[in-house]
Amino acid sequence: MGTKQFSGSAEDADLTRADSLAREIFSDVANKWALLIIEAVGERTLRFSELRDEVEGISHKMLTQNLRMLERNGLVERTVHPTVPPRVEYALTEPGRALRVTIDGLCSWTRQYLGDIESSRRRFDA
Amino acid sequence: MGTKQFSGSAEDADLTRADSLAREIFSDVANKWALLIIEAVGERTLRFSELRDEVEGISHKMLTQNLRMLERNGLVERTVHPTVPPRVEYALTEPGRALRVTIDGLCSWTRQYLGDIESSRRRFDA
DNA sequence: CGGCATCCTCGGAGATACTG
DNA sequence: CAGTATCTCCGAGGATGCCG
Repeated sequence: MGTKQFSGSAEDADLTRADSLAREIFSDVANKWALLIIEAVGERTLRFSELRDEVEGISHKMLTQNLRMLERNGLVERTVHPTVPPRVEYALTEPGRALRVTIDGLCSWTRQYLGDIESSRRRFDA
Repeated sequence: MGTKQFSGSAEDADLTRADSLAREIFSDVANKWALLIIEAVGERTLRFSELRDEVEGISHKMLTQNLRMLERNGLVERTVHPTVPPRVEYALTEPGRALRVTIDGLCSWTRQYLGDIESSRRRFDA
C-alpha cells in the first residue's frame, strides 16, 4: 500500500519497517476467512468443531490455518483442556474484540447496500 | 458464513437468496486489493496509472480486474474521456465512500495494535 | 476431537504482447 | 494510456489419512 494508510506522523526513523509490518498485518487480516472467523467467535468461547459449523463453507484445513495465524497475531486465545477427548476453545483477545467492531461495520455496510449493489450488478451485466 | 452476520429480522421469505448474495458481496469486498484500492481512491478522482502507483505492489492485471469488480458492484465510478491518449478516471460512489469509512477503521486498528501484534508474534514464534 | 502431514488439482496471478 | 488476450506457473486450498 502506498504508505499513506498506516504511517502517522512518524519520526521517519524506521518508518519503512513499521509500514511493511502494517502491510503484512493488513494482508493477514483483510481476508475473507479471517474476518468471518473473528465475527463468528464474537463474545463467546467456541470449540474448534463449533467454529467449523459456524463459519459456513470453511474447510478443516483453512480453519486451523487461520486460527493459527490469528493466534500468532494475538487476536484469538487458544485454550486446551487436557481431557479426553481433547477440548480446545477459542476466544477473542482485546485486540481481536477491537477488530471485531470494525468487522461489524463491514457487515452492516453489506446489509445496508445489498439492494443498491444488486441493482448495480444487474445494470452492469447488461 | 453462518447467516447470523447478515440476516436481520427477515420474513424468511427468500432469506437464503439475500444471504447468499451478502456472502458473495462480502467475498468480493473482503479482499486485500479491493480494500486497498478503495482506500487509495479516497475522496479524489484518480487515473488508472495514478492508482497503480498509489496501490503499492499491485499488478496491471489485478488492478483492472478489481476495478471492474468494484464498478460492477457500484462502488467506484468509471469515467472515460474520449481524448487521445485516452484518459480514464475512477472515483468512489456513495456506497464506496461509506465502505471507505469502515476501511479507515481497519487501518486505524492496524496502526493502534501494531506493537501488540508484533510482540505477540515474537512470543508465538518461540 | 483437534492437529498435522501428504498428495493433488485448479485457478489466481504474473509476464508478455497486441489493439484502440 | 487503458484494456484485453494468451500463456504459464506456482501455491492456495480441498481431500484424505494418521497421530496424541
